[in-house]
Amino acid sequence: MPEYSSLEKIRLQKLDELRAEGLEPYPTRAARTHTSAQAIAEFESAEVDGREVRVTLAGRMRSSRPKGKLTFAHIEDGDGKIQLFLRVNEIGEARLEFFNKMFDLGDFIEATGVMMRTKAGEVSLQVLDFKLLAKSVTPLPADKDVTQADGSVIRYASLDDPELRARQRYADLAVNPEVRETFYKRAAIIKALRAFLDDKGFLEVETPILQPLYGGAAARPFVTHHNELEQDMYLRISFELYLKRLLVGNLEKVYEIGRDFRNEGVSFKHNPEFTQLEFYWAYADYLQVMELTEQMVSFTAQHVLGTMKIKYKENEIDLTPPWKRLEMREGIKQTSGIDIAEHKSAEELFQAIKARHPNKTPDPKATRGKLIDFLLSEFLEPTLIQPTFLYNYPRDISPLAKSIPGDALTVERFEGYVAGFELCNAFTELNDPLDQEQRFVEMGRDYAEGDDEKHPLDEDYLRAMRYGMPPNGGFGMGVDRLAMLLLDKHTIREVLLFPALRKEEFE
RNA sequence: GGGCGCGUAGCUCAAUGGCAGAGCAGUGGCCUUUUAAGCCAUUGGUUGAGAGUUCGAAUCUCUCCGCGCUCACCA
Repeated sequence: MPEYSSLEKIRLQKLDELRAEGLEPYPTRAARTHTSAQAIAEFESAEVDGREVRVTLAGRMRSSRPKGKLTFAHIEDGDGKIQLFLRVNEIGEARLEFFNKMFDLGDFIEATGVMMRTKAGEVSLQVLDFKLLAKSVTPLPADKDVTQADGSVIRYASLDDPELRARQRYADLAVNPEVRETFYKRAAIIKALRAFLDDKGFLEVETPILQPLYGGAAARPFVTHHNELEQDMYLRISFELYLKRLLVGNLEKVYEIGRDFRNEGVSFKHNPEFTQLEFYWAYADYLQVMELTEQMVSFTAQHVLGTMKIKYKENEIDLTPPWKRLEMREGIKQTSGIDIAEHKSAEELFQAIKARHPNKTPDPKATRGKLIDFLLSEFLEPTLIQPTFLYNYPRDISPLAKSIPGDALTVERFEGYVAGFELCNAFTELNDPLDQEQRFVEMGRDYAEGDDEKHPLDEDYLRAMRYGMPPNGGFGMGVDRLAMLLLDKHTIREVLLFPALRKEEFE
């Protein structure tokens, strides 16, 4: 049993009083005839010839201004707010007093009446009858904006503790309309991505989330257990290996939008479960994927925001294709002064970095791939504000990508960067089963050396590939990151309804 | 996991070793066209939890819990 606050006790008392009068505080059905926007639109067209517009509205009470024998109140529904106008003339003193006494901010109520316009000009509902639809026992965090004489707005008591907002997203949504807006737009983004890919002939598929082996990315997995099969299962860390099996099965263009799980740290851009988009496209290469990517992202921006020019933090960003293309080696050379091609071993590269940037030294035990990654994130990444495709990556950090013909050390891979962070990752997919097996073995060795985890070898994936996999381009993008970018949100929490938080203890 | 910071009324915040406060909301009252209105009165606290130092702790110390920032991890 919860410990009720004094405010809650008052509301519980009202619940008892309502029931004592034979009124049901949680009736089963509502009888709404119009939304607030519909009622206002209908009134505005009827107003011209003085027709009466009679409606029943339903919504949550957000404000109440009793003024003697009158009460003004606003209710909010899915379309917005609308004012209720209650007067003793229509409903009598007893009913008005009942309304003022028994109804609280946050209650869901229903009101029937005739649309009218107040002296101040606001289209309102002149209430003839009303009833409670659902009593709110816990007061919503009061959210009150007062506009000062100088035009500045003081916001009293809004809900803005980030923990409370995330933990009690229901209250956050109820009180902060801009949060609702964020999630409407997030849904629109995902819809636009689907529409784009469907239109290009991609087939949406669903592959296992519970997997006997995990793969397709380097991340620690969540482990669970299937009782009846008596085996451990993993929550997927990527879709890649399953989607590429489908290419073996002659499906030429497939995509999946779904949840990935990575048992890693949490940060402003990492949540343990996140939404991923991956597609695989037979007979295409990474250059074609690049073009499709810039089309898809700009299409989504245009669709959701009505423009390809967006703002992120202090930057104006133009997503209009074509995006800048920059060879990774060249970009690192320009920003760090180090040409990775001149330092072919980890040792040499480490010395070069140490010589050139003595106060920014990476881990001396890092592999060459990790050192390149260090240079990339330390020097190059922060400069990539306008959309940029970085392309041609070292083979040793890309075990699933295909080498450039004639250059065994470099693979056909690109990452899309916008606003200084990585948005997507794509490559011409490795489809040579023997080469793939070799890479898996190398990868297993890398992990065995230092890290607390080893990557399992996916024999079934290799078997699939041995049947023959068409050459293809593959793509992966964090949808939450895209949402952050398009909606100018600076933490992943702001675009997730229920971000991961530590378990809450209830008394 | 490491470092730094935060946790006070329903919400947002004051009080830095000396009587725990304000605004909003709540409660009671007045008000027939308000714009989350105004006026009068008023309730509300185990200061995240526990221990310690002190004549005295929201304040200083320690442990724990939760969150934030940051680093590490995350091809």
